[in-house]
Amino acid sequence: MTDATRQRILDTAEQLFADQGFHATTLRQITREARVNLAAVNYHHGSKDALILAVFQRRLDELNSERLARLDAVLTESDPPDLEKVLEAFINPALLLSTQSAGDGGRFMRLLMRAWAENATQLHGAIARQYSHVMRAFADAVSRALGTSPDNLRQQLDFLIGALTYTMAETRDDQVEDTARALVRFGCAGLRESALAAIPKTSLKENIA
Amino acid sequence: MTDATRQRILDTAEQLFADQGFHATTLRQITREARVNLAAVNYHHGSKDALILAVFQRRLDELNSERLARLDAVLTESDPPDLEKVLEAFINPALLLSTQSAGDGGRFMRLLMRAWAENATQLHGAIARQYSHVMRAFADAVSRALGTSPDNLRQQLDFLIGALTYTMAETRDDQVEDTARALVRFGCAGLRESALAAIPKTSLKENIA
DNA sequence: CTATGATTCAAACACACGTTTGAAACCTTC
DNA sequence: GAAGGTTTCAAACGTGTGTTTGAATCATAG
Repeated sequence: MTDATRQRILDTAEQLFADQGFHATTLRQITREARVNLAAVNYHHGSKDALILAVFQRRLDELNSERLARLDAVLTESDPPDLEKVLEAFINPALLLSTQSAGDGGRFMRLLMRAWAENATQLHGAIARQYSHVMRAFADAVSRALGTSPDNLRQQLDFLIGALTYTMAETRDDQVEDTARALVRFGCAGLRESALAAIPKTSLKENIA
Repeated sequence: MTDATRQRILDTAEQLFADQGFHATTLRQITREARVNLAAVNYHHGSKDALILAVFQRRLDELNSERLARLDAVLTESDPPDLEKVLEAFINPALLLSTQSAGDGGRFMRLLMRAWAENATQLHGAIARQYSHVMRAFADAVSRALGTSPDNLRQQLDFLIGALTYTMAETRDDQVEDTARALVRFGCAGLRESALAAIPKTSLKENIA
C-alpha cells in the first residue's frame, strides 16, 4: 500500500491550510507542492472537506492523548493536584506540537484558529466533540486543585484557551518556552483569583451543612 | 445621494462575514440578502476586498475611539491609574459593541477572529496598524498602574486580547456582562502576578543606579 | 510471465465566483 | 420638462475551482 502519497498530501495540506486558510488553499496548490497528481486527493481522501478533517484528526488525537497522559501523571502524583502542574499538562503539549511538527512553530495553532473561524458548523462541531471530554477532565482537575466546584470553571478555562491559541499562533519557536511559562503563571493567578470570588457562596453552603 | 444602499450592503456583509467567513461569503449572497443588485457592491465599494476593509473600518474606528476616551477618563481620575479601571476601559467597549450593534452579540468579535485567521497579510496588517497606538496607550497605562516597565507587558496584553476575543465570540448577550467582569478580574490577577515575577530584575537595576 | 487489482496521470467537466458592461431608471437642477 | 449626472439592473465574461473519467502505469500474487 502506498501510504506515502496520503501522508505527503496530509503534510503539505496542513502547512498550506495554516498559512492561507482552508478556502484559499486549492487542491492544485496542494498537489503541485506535494509532487502528486491532482486527482490523488480525491482518490485517497475522498474530497477536500474530508482532507481538512483528516488533517485535524491526526494532530488533535496526538495533542489530546498527550494532554490526558500528562494530566494522569499529575493526578496520581498528589491529591489534591498542583494547579501549576495541571495547567502545564494542558499548555505544554500544545507548545510541543507547535515546535516539533516539522516546520515553523505555531502552525497547528494557526490551524486551530482558522478552524474555529472558517467553515464553522461542521469543523467546529467535530473539533468541539473531540475536545469535550478532555476539557471535562481538566476542569475537574482544576476544580479539585482550587477546592471549588467546577461549575463556573469552564469560563476561566475558555479564557486560558483563548490566550493560549491567540499567543501561540503569534509566538516564534525560540520564545515559545518563555511564553508557555508566562501563560501558566498568568493562568494560575487568574484562576486562583476567580476561585476566591466564588468561595463565599460555597463556604456558606458548607456552614449550613 | 443614496447612502442607504451602501449601508445596507455594509450591514448585511458584516453579518454574513461573521457567520460564514469572508471567503465563503459570496457577493451574490450579500446582494440577494440586502435586496440590492449584484453590481452594487462593485459600484459602491469597488471590490469585495475593499468591502471587507470597509466593514472593519466602521467598527474599529468606533471601538478604538471609545476605548481611548474611557482610558483618558481613567487617567485623569487618578495617578497612578487603577488597574481594574484600565482593563475595564479596554474590555467594556468591546462588549458594548457586541451587544448594541443590532443583531446577535459577539458578531464583531467573531469577525475579528476571522480577520485574524483569514486573508492574513493585507487585513491583519491593516487592523494591526489601526490597533497599534491604542495598544501602546494601554500598555503604558497598565505599566504605570503596576509600577513596572512596559517592556514585557505586550505578552500579557496579548493573553488578555486572546481571552477577550475567544470568549466574546462564544458568549451570549445575557451572559456578556458577567463574562466581562470575570475577565477583568482574571486579567488583573494575571497581570499583577506577572508583575511580581518581573520586579526582582528591575529593582536590582535600580539598586545599581 | 501473466493476470488482477491498486495507484497515477492528463484531460476534461460542470459550476460558481468576482467583475464588467451598456442600457434603463431615477433624481436633481436649471 | 429637458439635460446631465447618479444609481440600478439584467446579462454576460473570463477565470479558477473541486471533481470525474478512462486510459496508462505499477505492484503483487498465482
